[in-house]
Amino acid sequence: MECAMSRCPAPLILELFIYPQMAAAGEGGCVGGSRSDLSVFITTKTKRSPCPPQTLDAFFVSAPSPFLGPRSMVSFQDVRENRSPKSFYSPYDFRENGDDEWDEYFHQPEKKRRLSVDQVQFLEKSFNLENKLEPERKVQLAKDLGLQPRQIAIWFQNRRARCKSKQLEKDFDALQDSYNSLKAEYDNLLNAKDKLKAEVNNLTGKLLLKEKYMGHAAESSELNPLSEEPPQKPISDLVSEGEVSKVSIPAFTHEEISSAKSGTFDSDSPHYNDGIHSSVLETGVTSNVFEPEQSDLSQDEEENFGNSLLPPPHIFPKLEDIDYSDDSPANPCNFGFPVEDHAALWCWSY
DNA sequence: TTGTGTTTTATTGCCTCC
DNA sequence: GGAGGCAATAAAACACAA
Repeated sequence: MECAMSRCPAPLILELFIYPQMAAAGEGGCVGGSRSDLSVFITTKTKRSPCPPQTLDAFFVSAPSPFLGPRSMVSFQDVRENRSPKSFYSPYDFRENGDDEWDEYFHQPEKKRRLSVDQVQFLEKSFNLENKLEPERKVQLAKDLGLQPRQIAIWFQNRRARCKSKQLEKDFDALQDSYNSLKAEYDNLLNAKDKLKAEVNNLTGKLLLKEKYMGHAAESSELNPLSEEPPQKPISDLVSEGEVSKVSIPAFTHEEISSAKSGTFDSDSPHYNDGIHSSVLETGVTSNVFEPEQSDLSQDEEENFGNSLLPPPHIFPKLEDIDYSDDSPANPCNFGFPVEDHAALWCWSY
């Protein structure tokens, strides 16, 4: 381990040896340990002396010895018990005591020494009052605690750094909590949105089926004027009256769907013998609505198809993509498709 | 006892303010 | 240009498990 004083360039050491009495002449033997203080005694042009400040500070405080490194710390206990440290004395005193002491003090390993619990408590109290350190306060604290003013300054600096990082941790935690709650809220809204979207799609599918069904019913009644089927409400009315979900939906066989694929319904189908479907479902669409007898759909497609009664998603445009500025704006159910192309909706592109 | 992680003390370089 | 603050970092001191 390097000796504290050995870090000082020789000329500086010599200068320090010349001026120690000036340092001792400071008020109460303590003129503070700031870097500016050094400039009073040391003719150095650099802002920071290459000599460790703790070594230099030692000259400004009435410590037993400026050369003791860690020994220069006066215990807080000593201060409280009014055991005043010995007044400053120069390196020459060591010379007088012989080379052994000289060597001992100059080659003393420089060790950090933690402040005592009392010292730290005292500093904490002071820090809580004011976390910035004015020069006068620094000197006073140094006196009270028997430390170098620079040590006080360093302690406050490190304490401010700790305080700041703790505050950052707190802020981070608060932000994280805030983020988590917002995310949970967002997820809930997303779920609600998905449910609503599914509901809209479901109703849309029912509407289209109903429209298809009614179209064929009208065709049948034209062919069969004796039909006594009462006139149907327009779908738009059903929509506005909220009755869509109550609309009777015909169940189509897969063959019918297949024929729809090709653009024609088989009016000879047994389900259409009188223009009205023989098996009408009331509300709700079950998975057997499109019960295929022989499916050419993949299993997944069948499941999706059967469960939702909806054409595959790529058939229906997304609601937000629908262009209502169509030629027939009165009919919001065509979703931007030309009316004559409705049949094409059923042209699954498998 | 030793290795390892954390805390504390201290240094260094840069920056801002006066 | 000096004083002092701050961030980054080094290194000693300390705590603790294996």
